[in-house]
Amino acid sequence: MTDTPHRRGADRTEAIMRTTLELGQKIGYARLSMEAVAAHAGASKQTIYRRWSSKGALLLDSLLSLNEPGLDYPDTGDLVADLRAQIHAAVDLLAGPAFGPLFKALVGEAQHDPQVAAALNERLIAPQADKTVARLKAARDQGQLSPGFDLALAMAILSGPLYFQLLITQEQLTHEYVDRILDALFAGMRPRPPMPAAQAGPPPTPGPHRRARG
Amino acid sequence: MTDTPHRRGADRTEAIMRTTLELGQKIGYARLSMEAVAAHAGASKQTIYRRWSSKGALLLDSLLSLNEPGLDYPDTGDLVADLRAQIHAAVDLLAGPAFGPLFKALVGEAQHDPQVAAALNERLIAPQADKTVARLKAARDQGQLSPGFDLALAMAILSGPLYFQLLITQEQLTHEYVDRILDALFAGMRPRPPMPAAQAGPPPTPGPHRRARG
Amino acid sequence: MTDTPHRRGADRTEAIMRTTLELGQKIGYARLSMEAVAAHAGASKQTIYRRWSSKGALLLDSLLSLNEPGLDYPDTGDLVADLRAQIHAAVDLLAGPAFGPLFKALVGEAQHDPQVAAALNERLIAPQADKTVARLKAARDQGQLSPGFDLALAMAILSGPLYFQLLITQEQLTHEYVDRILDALFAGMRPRPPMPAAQAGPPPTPGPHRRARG
Amino acid sequence: MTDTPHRRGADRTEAIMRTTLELGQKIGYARLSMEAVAAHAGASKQTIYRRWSSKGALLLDSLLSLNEPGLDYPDTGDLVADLRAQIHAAVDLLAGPAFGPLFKALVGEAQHDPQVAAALNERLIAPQADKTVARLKAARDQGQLSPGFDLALAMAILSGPLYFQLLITQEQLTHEYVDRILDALFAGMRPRPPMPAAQAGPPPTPGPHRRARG
DNA sequence: AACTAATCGAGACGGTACGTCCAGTCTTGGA
DNA sequence: TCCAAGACTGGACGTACCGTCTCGATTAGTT
Repeated sequence: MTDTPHRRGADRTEAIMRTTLELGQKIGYARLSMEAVAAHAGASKQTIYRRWSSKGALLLDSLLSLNEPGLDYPDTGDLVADLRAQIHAAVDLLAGPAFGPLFKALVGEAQHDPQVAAALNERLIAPQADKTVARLKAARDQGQLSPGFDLALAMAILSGPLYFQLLITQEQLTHEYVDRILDALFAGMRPRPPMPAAQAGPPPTPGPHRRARG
Repeated sequence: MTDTPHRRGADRTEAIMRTTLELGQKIGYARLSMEAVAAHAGASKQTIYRRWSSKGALLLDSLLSLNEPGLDYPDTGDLVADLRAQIHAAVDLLAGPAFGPLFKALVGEAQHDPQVAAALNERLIAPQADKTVARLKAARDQGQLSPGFDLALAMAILSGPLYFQLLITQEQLTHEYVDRILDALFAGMRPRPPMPAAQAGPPPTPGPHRRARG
Repeated sequence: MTDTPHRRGADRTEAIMRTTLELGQKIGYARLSMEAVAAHAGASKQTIYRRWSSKGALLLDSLLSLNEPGLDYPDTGDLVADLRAQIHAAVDLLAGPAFGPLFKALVGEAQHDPQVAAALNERLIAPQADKTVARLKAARDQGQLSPGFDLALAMAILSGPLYFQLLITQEQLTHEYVDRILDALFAGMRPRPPMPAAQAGPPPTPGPHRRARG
Repeated sequence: MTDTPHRRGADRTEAIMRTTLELGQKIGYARLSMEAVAAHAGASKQTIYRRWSSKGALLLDSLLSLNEPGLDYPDTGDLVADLRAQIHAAVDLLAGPAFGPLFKALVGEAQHDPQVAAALNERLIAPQADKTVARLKAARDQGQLSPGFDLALAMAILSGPLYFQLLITQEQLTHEYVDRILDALFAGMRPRPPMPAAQAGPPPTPGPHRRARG
């Protein structure tokens, strides 16, 4: 029988997360209450609290349920192209209509809930960062980057401006913006064995969307 | 008469903001309620709502009242040293015990309150960013940076990693971390007319605290 | 000059009472606040509190300002006809759209404000009752009522059922109801020198609207 | 298990009504707030509002909980004696220290809350009035009253003066006053086949407490 | 087939805070 | 000197959720 009024276990878990996403998208994740999720999911509050200790925990699980596979890095041999492809994909997700508001709400929760902050890092941020670091490491191993290159620092430098744009200035995150950052950074990051010296800022190397502003 | 029990206007404004800071520091800004601020400030809720439309607005004004003068940039002629000095100061503030938790709470609010987000940008982020941009512009005007150098982008690249550390990974923000970022970036940003060619990543030029990690 | 923005004394008093009546009629006397009266009258709250110590006091004065002359008794020699005429007039006022709601609100206030209760009695109830008593006394003096007739008691018996209808059952007060009460009462109250014996209840004497119900 | 900290339903209902009575008696029903009842009853406001939509509704239920059985009429065969007994009992209740202030407050509420007015009539006034009417009807059926006697009207005439005294003049309601009214009225109401003719007003027949005043 | 244990929805409960309204007092500045 | 305008504290309003807690009904997995 599949039409029993309330089924058990995983059934309920999934229904609650789906309701969280739908309702959050409709009314905003800030206005979303455990009460409302319970009512709309046809679940009791007890059932929700059995599984998630806070709204943040529920949001995080709901968000992760959207993106089980994660974003994978290509390795075409061209580091900059690979990073660009991956960051474009990440930006499409983070700044997209489904994921974006939820992610921002989650970061908001993380600012006053250490448990959410920790879980957010462990389950969403770190896995993605690890992939970037792995790709950079491959490049370093192949001599495309100097041996002393600080991979984690590079990752932070690549990611930071995006989060700044997303969380602080709250302007739209575009591929063009990503490209400008990559162009600016790789003038400095790239080793320059043959070339005389890469120009700083927007380097002469033509990026697809590069345009100076300052 | 100056000793009336409640003098008007500015008096109450200041008392409420002071209470917000004290109480927020004691119990945490997330647990801080308008109700509690009113009670501890000896003010009525009406008086608070007359001035601030939301907790976020109150937090922002309270935070700004801590830092009326703002941080000013030196201009010693040495761009990197000047940026380092200013960013150290900014980090001391942002990651310090008084300002830090409040600022994080405010960014949290900004994630679900567009008014707070806008005010945060206009009144806290932009003024500071403008100073960085001005210092960079002076350097560019003096030929220390290439003419096409994108000042706003550079500002985002300099700031981004710090906010990433503060808001996402929530690790401690140290001077040493700032130095590593500056070292890594300025290998690429700096124009290199005289120098042979700065190596990317952690450049060979010894920065004060540089240490590889990846 | 008559168009100064705020004139003094009696001017203000009258404006405030007029506003009380208008606003009370529009939104109901229960929902009427001192605040609203002040705002609509273009007066400050201070000015209102200077003249009236409570909403009840203001209501009472406003009500009395409607009815300065009061209701006067005719004395045509026919007691029952005179009482009927006067009570009809009183009922028209008390149950009318202008006076009625205000009077009911005032009685409501009187139930928890002894000052209002006292003022209501002294300034509204007693003066009217006195006229009824005076008319009854004239009748007694002329031998139309027995010498031991208790005038005040008769007044209470005549009035009581009307207030019961107005305040408790809240049904419509009609002339017909007044007549039925008078008919029933005067079968007992009237002395019967010549007649053999007046029938009790609805007496046989034809009243204009008499009709049995029980 | 019967000792759970808060058992359900009726428990809370009763505790809240008891608190309403106690607190109302102590501080006055006008000054009684839902807030205070909740606090003193150890209940949340929600719990109160779940059961009663307004202070008036709560007052009415609390009052009725004082008087579950109601007042019953004797039928000794002597109509006047029975009415007197019953009205004495009613007056003892209405003008007594427990019931009186509460009843007056309730009538006050009824003046601006039609729901309270309706409930007051249905649940308190009408049941009692019905008993009076029933007793009068028995008397009429036995020929003690004329066949055309209007029972409902008589009830209003009997009750009205008491409510007038209680609500308007706010003087003390005594058995003596009740007796004077009954004496005055029954001179007219009573059929007088055998008797010579009852005098109106205070009839010559000596009632137990009769005394002229006018 | 009946029993047991787990799980569910429903929703009552004490609480805390919300944002609003009004009471009654006080201050300021203009007429 | 009187006024309007309106700021101020304080208290209550009625509502929304929180997280905890019964309560029966339903279901699975034993016996």
